[in-house]
Amino acid sequence: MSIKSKEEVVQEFRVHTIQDAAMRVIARKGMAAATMQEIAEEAGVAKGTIYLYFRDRDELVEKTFETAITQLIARVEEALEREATVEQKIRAAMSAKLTFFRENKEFFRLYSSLRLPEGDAQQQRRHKRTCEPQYRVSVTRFAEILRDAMERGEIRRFDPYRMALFIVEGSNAIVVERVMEESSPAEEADVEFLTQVIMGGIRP
Amino acid sequence: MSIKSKEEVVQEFRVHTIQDAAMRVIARKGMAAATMQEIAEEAGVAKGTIYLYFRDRDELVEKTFETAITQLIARVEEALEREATVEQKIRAAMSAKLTFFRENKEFFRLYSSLRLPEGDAQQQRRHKRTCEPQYRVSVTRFAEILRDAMERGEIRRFDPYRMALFIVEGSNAIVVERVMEESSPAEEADVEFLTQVIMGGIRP
DNA sequence: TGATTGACTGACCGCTCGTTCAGTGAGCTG
DNA sequence: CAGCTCACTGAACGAGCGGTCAGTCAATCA
Repeated sequence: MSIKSKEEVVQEFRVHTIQDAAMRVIARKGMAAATMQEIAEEAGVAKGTIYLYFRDRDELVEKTFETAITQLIARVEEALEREATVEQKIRAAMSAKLTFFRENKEFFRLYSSLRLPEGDAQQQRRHKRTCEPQYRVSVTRFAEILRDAMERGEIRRFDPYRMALFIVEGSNAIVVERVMEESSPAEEADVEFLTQVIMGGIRP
Repeated sequence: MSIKSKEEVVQEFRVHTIQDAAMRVIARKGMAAATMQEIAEEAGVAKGTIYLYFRDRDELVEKTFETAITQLIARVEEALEREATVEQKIRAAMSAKLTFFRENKEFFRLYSSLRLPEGDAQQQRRHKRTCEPQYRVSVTRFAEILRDAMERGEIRRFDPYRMALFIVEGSNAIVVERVMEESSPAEEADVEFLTQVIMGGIRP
């Protein structure tokens, strides 16, 4: 509950502007082709200015990713806690995810790019310390929900982590489709589709 | 059934060697960080030699991808045709996929990297003409299987393409896990897991 | 066996990119 | 209002990339 100085506010605004620009450029060009020059132009600042707020390109990408995924995790977490049964939890989580990516279409490209590490051994180690854990956290959290439900006999017994992986990546595919399509079916329709398939499979 | 001249055999061998090297380097460093220099070293040839067999880097990547994914599609297709019921088809397809990626661990990185296009507009158009269709073909093919089964009342009615996407990407997640893990559960266990979840969902 | 070929090589080139830093000027200070 | 501060700028730099091509030499030819 601290009062922010004017400098801090300006600083936060700049950081946010630059991260936002980075996200849009990465969404447009892809991770590898997004240059500092273009990010700077998109943000309306000079290239050098970015280096006042971020040590290097990797840190900019990393922080941008963290800011966004933290929001995503928070939204899903909130949805999970709000509901009681597994089916309700899954429906709410799927809904939260689809809503988040509708409001943050640009984030998806970054989210996808960081799932597999790139570059030399050093970069891969850095990636392992920062981005990967965030992603794993969300899967692991989901796996916990499933494990609890299994113990309560609410759902069938499977390896909960594998189950979580399957569901998270499967629903990501639907998110990709929605981000790419120019017009998608109603959000509730896809939420219902995902919930039905996850819960009951394809058997009639 | 044509007889290959010695030159053709040598040519094919070189092409294969270089593609193989490209796949290994991409698996190690990732798509963006894989350089022509390193691919050349891995193949045991000079950098210039690669340009005798491939117009440029993009063509090398593209052809390497095509060679591998054609094999994957053929194997899955064979599995699909061999079986009669949807459940059998799915089990066989999953088994074929897991086996293929066990035998071609290095391919997975390339396979994942090419799903979302990179670079400027021109590169993205090129990507759309070559890699994406191959990927879509495999999903669409699977969607057809599902549509047929729906019409025969074998499975529930959903949007078949979305269903196919969900299953393909969900099972990809398991493949990633198996490629990354140093020791995975038996292949049949994961095949059974996938088949059960896809067919019956998680409800008890 | 001397001449010819052409697959192969790797030093080199042009270019792009991330990163730096001397310079600028708006705004605060005393 | 003179002087100072410091966030900001963008030209310049160096590293590293994809792509080129003059030169090499083993295999073939006549």
